[in-house]
Amino acid sequence: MNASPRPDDSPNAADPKNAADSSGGDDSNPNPDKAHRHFIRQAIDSDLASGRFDAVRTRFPPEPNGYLHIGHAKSICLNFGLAKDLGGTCNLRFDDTNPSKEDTEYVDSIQEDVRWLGFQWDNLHFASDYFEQLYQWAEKLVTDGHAYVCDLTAEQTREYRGTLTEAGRESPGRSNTPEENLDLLRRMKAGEFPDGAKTLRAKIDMANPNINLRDPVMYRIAHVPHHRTGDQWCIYPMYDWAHGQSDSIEKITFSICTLEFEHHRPLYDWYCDKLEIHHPRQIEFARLNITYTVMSKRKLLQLVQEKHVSGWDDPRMPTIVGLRRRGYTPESIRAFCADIGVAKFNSTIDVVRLENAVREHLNDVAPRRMAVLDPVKLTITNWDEHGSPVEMMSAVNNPGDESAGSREIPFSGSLWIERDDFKEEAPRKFFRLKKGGAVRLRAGYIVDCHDVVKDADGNVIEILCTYDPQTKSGEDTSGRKVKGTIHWVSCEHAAEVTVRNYDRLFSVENPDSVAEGKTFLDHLNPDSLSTTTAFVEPALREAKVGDRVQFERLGYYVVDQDSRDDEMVFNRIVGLRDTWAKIASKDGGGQANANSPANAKGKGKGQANCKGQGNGKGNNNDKGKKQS
RNA sequence: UACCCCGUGGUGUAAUUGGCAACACAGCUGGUUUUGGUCCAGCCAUUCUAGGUUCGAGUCCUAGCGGGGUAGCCA
Repeated sequence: MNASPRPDDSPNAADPKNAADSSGGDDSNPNPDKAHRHFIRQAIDSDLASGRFDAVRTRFPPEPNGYLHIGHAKSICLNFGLAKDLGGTCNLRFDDTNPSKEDTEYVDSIQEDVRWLGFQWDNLHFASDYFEQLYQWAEKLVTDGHAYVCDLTAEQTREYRGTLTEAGRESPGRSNTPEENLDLLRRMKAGEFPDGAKTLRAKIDMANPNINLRDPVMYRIAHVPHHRTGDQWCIYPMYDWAHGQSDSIEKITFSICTLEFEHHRPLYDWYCDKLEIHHPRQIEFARLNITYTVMSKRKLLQLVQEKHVSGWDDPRMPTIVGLRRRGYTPESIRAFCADIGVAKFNSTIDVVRLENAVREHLNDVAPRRMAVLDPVKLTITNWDEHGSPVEMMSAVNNPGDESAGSREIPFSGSLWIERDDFKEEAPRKFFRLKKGGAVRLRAGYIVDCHDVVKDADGNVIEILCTYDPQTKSGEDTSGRKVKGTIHWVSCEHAAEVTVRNYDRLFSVENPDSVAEGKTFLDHLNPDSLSTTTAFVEPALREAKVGDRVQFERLGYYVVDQDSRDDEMVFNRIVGLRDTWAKIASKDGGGQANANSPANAKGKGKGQANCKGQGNGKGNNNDKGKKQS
């Protein structure tokens, strides 16, 4: 039951008030007693207080059959976080009991993802390391009359199991003697039988209303090489037979998993009881669902295999590698996981909370830069008066953080500005540039627009302005006030880069909710990626892969790994909050900028209304996919 | 229609375990601002329903309603 004696020198270790709460790394919580303790934390505190356990040992147990996603991040933060907060340990264990689906590719990526998220496991284990011990225990169960070898085919097994409303029937093998079963089991192990010919089953209760207890299969025969044990084994343990026992071997105290395993708990307990081994407590929580995405490994795999995305690390994927490439920071993902809480209620988190988490972090740390995604030329017709063709302007890197310093940006008489930022005839509340109006060029001068040049089709191709020499940013002696400030880049000095503006992968809140004959793929958002060429300020030439910046007034961007010296690629991580888009779409039916090709801030589709469809609470059609 | 779990603002999570329903996000108002960003202030709930216990119920009891899960030799 317990692994080590209770530390007498810390009598209050189990007292909630004394347990250090270092979640998020702040020990400065002004009122630790008030800190929220989710139900798992409460259960742990209670078990520690009662002496049921004397330490916190958790584990994160992924199956290496796919890439980790944001749902796993919730579990990782929970398991590693609990261990950290309570001075315990957390192992990384690969649940590699089904060699036909698993691969070392996933073993490697999972470790990388856990580390990237900022966690370090105490021990690295594989369920396959325990195969011999598991087998010895199986022989013990057989000898004790608690398990038997069954000859039923897979189909027969299903028939014999009964249904949700009817009891099952007993397998003929149930009446074998322990001696017969032992002999059969050894021959199974020795490879005497073909795949599927026999199984080892626990002898429990074919009439139990909990189907998991109707003589569950412990071993199946599969002559399949294992990525770690090679061809050493031809029988492989089932999840229920491997998982709890692996927990027990590692002296795990709290085996935290997702809700689908709730009705496996009686079986988990049964094995530990019959074996009389260290008995961890299994506690289940609700897995994470997020709007506008899917979370099942099967569906993510399908998206990859059918090339709806560029790979597991496509920036639109909810995978950890995808989020990383998208530009999300580990800090923001951890903050998100802390923010959403832990409970048993099957909920769906609004994706804006994830977006908000990364915005919040990047607002603090991302240096500001100027970039024009949908350019139109602005010419300063009186620039001659300035005397020199180029003037270096100083711009702060982060208005909220003085220590971030400033940089120099070349200003000239020929600039690119955002097409959205100009209108010949502007609506009442439009306070950017209009004909006859004035606007401040960020970190530059105030300009007055006096004319425009159009092409044959009537499109504005050049905006003609005069600048006001008295209004230089930081040295303004004019006393003029203008409502708008817009960003710009000097034509001559601009760097040309590729920008990938990512939007949500799906166009509906719950892609899993589909009409007859449709699949989640029918909900793919056709506009989830728009690529454009943009002009950016020269300072950006020095940005390295992985660097994150804020394109002022647009959003946060990261330098993608596809970048080369002669062609940089920026991924949009998330747009800035866009109050103007709201105003514009409210009065005037979105005339302001809803149809800009660059659609720099992702306004418009899908974003505005997260209510209405879907019935709100917990609708998740995905059947039991493990994520803990 | 078997068994298990869950129902607190638009969305999530709390409520000192029976004592003034709180926090965050979203939304709406307004303010500051050389980013329509950030920041600041304000507004936004008959705790699924009906009974019951109690001085007092989101919390306990009963019934109902609603949602989710479970019939792999997957995890």
